[in-house]
Amino acid sequence: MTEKFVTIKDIAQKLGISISSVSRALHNHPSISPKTRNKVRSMAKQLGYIPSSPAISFQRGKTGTIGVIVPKLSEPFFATALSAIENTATQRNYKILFGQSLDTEEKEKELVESMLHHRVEGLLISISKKTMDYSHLDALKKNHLPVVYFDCIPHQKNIHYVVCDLRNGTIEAMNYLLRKGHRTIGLINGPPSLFASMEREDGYFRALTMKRLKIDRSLIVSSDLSEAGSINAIETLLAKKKPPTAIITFNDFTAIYVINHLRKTNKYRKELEFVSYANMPILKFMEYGPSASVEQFPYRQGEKSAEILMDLLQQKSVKTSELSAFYKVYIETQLIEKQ
Amino acid sequence: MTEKFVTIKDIAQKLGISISSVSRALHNHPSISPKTRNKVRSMAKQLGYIPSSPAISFQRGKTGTIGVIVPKLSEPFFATALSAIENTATQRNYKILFGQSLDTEEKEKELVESMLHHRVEGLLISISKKTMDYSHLDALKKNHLPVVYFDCIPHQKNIHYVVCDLRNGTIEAMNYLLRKGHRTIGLINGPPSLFASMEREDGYFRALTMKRLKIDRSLIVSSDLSEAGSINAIETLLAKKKPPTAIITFNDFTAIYVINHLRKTNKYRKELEFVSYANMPILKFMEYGPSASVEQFPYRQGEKSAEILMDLLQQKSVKTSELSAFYKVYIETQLIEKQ
DNA sequence: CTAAATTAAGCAAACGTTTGCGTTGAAAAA
DNA sequence: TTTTTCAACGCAAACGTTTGCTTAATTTAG
Repeated sequence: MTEKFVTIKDIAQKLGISISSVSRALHNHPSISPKTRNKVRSMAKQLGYIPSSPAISFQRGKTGTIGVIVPKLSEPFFATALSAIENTATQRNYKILFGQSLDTEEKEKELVESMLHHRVEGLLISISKKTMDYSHLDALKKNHLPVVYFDCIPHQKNIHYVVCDLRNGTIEAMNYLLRKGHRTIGLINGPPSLFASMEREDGYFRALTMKRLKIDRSLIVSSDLSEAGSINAIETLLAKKKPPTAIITFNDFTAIYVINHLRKTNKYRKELEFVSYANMPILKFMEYGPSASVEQFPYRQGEKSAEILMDLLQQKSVKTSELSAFYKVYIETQLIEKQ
Repeated sequence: MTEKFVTIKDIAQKLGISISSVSRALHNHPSISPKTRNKVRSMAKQLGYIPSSPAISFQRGKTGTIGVIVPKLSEPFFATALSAIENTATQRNYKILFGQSLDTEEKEKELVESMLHHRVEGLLISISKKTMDYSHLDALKKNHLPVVYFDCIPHQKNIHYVVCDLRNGTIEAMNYLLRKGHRTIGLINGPPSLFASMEREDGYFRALTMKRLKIDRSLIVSSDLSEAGSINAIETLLAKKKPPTAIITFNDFTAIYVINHLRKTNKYRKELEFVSYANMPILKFMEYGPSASVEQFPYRQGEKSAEILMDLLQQKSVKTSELSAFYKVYIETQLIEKQ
């Protein structure tokens, strides 16, 4: 019936010494004699003492936890990123309080608030695609809570963030296709509101501009990233008088949806080449898939954001306080060609 | 410079009332007049008051958090399960403290200890494949902490757990192959120490026994689940004088590794049929893959374990205390055939 | 008009730990 | 011997909140 947890008070009582001595003994404080220290330690073990983090957090005003908010953990990108974050944070003795916004602004707000309640010392957020109102994020600034955004970042100045350099990644993808002789390249992009879509589009234009090729805006179509939406997009592209000979798709799944659709409707041609983003490990085992994919290194992104947050936390405790600058990290992508 | 958080004490001072009145006002306690309640509420809003969960947790002895420990979040199964757990827990106003053991016993022990420190009210664990010593898990019992194991469960009596009914799933898979006329069926299993391996083997035997077919133990080979290990396994099977005409593999990736290898070495034959486990969504887009896969419903597993834990927490607070029984839930699998 | 009941609020303890400062006794210095 | 130092430990406050009990003021009953 160990219904209640053992406290240092219990230890002190058993040993007939003060609780402060117990506390100090457990922390190897110099002003405690080795003899009592050992007595305390063995008694603590014997009674099964487990320090109470809530009490310690409360008394020291530090919880030793950071919050992580992502849209959906079932997306492999976020799973891998969170995995990296947990590894990094654990190394520095921070614990992770985790929540997913399910891509809704409402849940995101609730989560932010809840994290604030829990007094996380810092926050790592990949914001919901539907978040338009940033008031809950501003609240974080008011409370001087270090926040690092990653992957999906708000459209704001003066924030720390880690993102993939999708613009360069797209340029790389374009150059790959251009090198292979393609001159009419389609882009099945995501929802226009997404930062990630804008970056892709930007890279797309830049690549063409750099090669002094002319730009046909109708070669860019937007998909909601569902299977049906992707099929719509490809049909639009192929219905053009001069259809593309190569297509860049928003992610691996889009490419696969599209290719599968073409094969089922007998419109598949080997010459139509695809390049996508994400580079899922299984890709290299697929007979009909994109011929290259832009690796975004989700692990590195998670790791880097966590490291930055750890830095900020340290700075804060060292009281360098006044914001030196804002971290704006672009993780370089890598175009992975099949085989 | 809101360097410090606003407390109810600050509100009380500003309003010239006692902190207890502020506390009660914020909780709609009946013995506070509507007038002061409103004054308190608006002052709280004005000052940007954010209740301190650490303080509340400390004072009430309840943290409102549950711990979740999984081997590796980058495995899609666990990512989906954790996603479900978070959804379920959030609905009941519990927060998630998350950690991964990376399949090492040492980290698992550290995590359990850390969760204990943090006074999580309950724990959801999928144990590391390398965990042999259960002393840290026994410690949880001593502290009367409700624990629900899922997927990877320790070999112990008197625990709550949720697992996939892999035995029946395997029987289903076997029947599928037997119906299609196969009589020599191989099984590329995982490490023998795994509960999941034992269940598969058991189902394999049962299916044959039920049909009164004779058993050839050499048709079962074990793989470490790496690509190389899987290739080894298939070579062993195919080197037999009477090689199998169908093979069940531990998971989708094993099947894909193997099929890929056969194709590259020109040993691939269409007649050699594969059935695997996990049913990754991308499977249905693969030209060369298993013809069926055992869906394990990771979301349901996570959800169910979380629900059980919530039940246990409620029981505990209602003081039904004395363990009524142990939850032993088997989630039924479903054989998903391609197309 | 007094006594009892009710309303609205305040006081203070408790939760477990840390930590600055004070106290004691003994050893070292004078 | 007296004073000083120092080692070893205790006291008590503080962290933010909740809550049982008390108190004061007001209303109602008798």
